[in-house]
Amino acid sequence: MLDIKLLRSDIDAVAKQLSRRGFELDVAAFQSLEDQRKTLQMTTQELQNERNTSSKMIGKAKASGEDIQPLLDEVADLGEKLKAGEQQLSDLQARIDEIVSGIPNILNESVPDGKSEEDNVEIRRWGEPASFDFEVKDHVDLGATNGWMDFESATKLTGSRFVVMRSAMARMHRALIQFMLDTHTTEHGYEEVYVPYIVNSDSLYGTGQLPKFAEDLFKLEGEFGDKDFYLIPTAEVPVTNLVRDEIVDADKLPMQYTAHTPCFRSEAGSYGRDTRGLIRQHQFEKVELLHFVKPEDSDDALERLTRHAEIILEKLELPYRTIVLCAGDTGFSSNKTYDIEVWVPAQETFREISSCSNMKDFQARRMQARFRNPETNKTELLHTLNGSGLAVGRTLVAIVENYQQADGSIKVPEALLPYMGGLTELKA
RNA sequence: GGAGAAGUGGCCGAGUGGCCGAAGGCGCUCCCCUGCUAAGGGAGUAUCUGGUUUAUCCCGGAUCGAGGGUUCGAAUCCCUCCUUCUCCGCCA
Repeated sequence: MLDIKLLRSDIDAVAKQLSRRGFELDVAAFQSLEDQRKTLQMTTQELQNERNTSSKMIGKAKASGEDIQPLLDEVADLGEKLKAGEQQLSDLQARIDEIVSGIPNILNESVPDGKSEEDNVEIRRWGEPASFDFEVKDHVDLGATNGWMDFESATKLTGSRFVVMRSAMARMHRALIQFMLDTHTTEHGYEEVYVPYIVNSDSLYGTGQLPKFAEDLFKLEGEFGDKDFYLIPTAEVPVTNLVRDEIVDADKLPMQYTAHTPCFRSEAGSYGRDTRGLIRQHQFEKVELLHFVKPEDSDDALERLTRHAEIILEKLELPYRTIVLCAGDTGFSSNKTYDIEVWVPAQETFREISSCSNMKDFQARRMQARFRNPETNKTELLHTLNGSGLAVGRTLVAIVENYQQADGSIKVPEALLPYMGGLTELKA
């Protein structure tokens, strides 16, 4: 959520900024609602003030034994007027909130112009795609060996876009998770957290999945008190919400968290896309990286976080490139996003394996996630960042395809050897 | 799942209809005293938000787990929900 004060004071500049995204802000509508709000709020608060002072006088009069009836008569119709005013005001506030919460984040100056993913800009590349002296197979064909990746069984158990993994493949999948978590905790200074995979709607609102992106989520049926429950689409939701409604000590900053969770996405609207294999699943594992930092540190933090994700690929010796998303392709809550794309030999292309974003104070404002600035002794909003470090299923795809051998067996990357119990290759 | 108790500021804890955004204590910040340490004295110390300035100051509003209700007036009374604790049951 943007700062409503910014919208009040400098809406034209905001509108101009947002037009880079292709987002059209209805300035006139906002301003007319704001004008109404201002007058209505002032008159309502005046009425509240009147009621409060009258009530105090009644209290005093009663204490000193005076007749309070004249005072009561005075405020007789105040209650109704006040109630009506408060109702109108809260309706108006709700309409303004709806508009404001539908406005995407301001973009970083360094974000390139552009409309779609075509306009994203590659900023660096690492590694050389291996050349094969045999015809490469994709991970689905390779995964069919020994039933390593069993999509048919998953379809029977559940439906499309799920997978069953067996034996050495299941182990390598698990090894990847351990390897990523260990690297981030021991080499990059992250604290590991374990979090719920089911969250309430407040948490999803805090990170911005709700109200706009409900169709991407799996919602649980049943009665759970007065809140709706959802499966998490990413660890970003539970981990970022750790600081919701908190005022953290400045000396605890920056905070760096990593968490492994399954992620559940309904993938509504992506029918027909990536239907083959492991690329786009309803359930997948991800190791997530999160930073909570002071405002002045967030630009640097994004660079560091992105590097932490890249290093995983370098250790696994998987070629990748890093791109910065253009204005039109940058996500709703993000100020700036880097995507890391790994080389996928069978498709002869780079595929997204991590997305690292600086949300600035956009999520923090919604969540009231703050810290106390020791210099001013005032509370300020944190800046939040997150990125995948990495998506485990897609990393597995990259390993299977990049490390394939002529006979269909798969070499184990050196970095994973300590986690594979002596296994050096997945034998066909 | 059953029975009971409780949810108040950074923490502990008082407050059962008005003078309560809230006693007292701890913690923290600043000042004074002090050879060092320890102790002592004084002042300050919740959040969100409107108006005005837009750095303060000032004048308002809201918030005592959440949401409703009663009342001129609710931390306090009523209802619903959530959470925590104790006991019993069940259980990985």
